[in-house]
Amino acid sequence: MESYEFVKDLFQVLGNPTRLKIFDILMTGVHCNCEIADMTGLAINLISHHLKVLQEADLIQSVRSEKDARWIYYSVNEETLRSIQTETEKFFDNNRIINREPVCPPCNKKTNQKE
Amino acid sequence: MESYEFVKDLFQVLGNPTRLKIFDILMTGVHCNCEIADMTGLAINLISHHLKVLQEADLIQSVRSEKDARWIYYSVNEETLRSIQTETEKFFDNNRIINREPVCPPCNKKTNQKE
DNA sequence: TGTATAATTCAATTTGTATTGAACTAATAA
DNA sequence: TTATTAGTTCAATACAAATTGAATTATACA
Repeated sequence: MESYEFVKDLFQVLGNPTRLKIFDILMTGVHCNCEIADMTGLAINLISHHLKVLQEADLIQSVRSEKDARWIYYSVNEETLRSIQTETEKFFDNNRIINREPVCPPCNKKTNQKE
Repeated sequence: MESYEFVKDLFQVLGNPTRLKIFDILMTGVHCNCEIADMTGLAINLISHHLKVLQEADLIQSVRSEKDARWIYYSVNEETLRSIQTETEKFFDNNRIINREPVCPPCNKKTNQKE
């Protein structure tokens, strides 16, 4: 099950509440650095740091504003969003759960002796 | 958006690769502590610790074996699994993304001056 | 009873990473 | 050409949580 690798990277990045909050804000549409600062009360350099981590994980993207190139607009990567949907669905699919009896190497000997 | 809270707790627990690996094993069916140890090569007490965290988050459950009550069987909580499916779907729903222009409090003044 | 096994709990240590503060870069505007 | 604003980068610190090892609990078996 290779969806484990995808989900592992995803959860590691979004497992941080601050980063998830920022991503949650971007899920509602394009925002700039200072908007996020205003909404969260976080230090601007801390936001920069987390945005970088999100961007390196391909979860978001950035463009400089046409109005004023000092401003940078951030938005979620919709292609990645589709992958998230399909991969998490695969990973948490309840059809993966099969009916079985635990057979651990050491315990197994004991069990067999019993029979 | 209250799915944020659900997803936050979920990702915080499964954001740890070791814990996610254990959960991934349980997604394939019931396993006992020593089976997980055999499959992962992790210390038995470390597995115990992570299983406890997973259980406290209602992600898994445990029962003592009827064959030998020293053995404890672990399995994923299928009710929680359904919640995970619906809440993550909500959270990552691309319909949440609305078309907007960033309007940060400080930048906004500048923008208005320009017009 | 006393010993072996399965698993947990506790305390100590290590490690990874979030956060903070200061310095730096890029673009605009007086 | 200097000052201002927006944002990033870097180094240092703080903190939370993972890991390790030793002690403890619970059950089984001889």
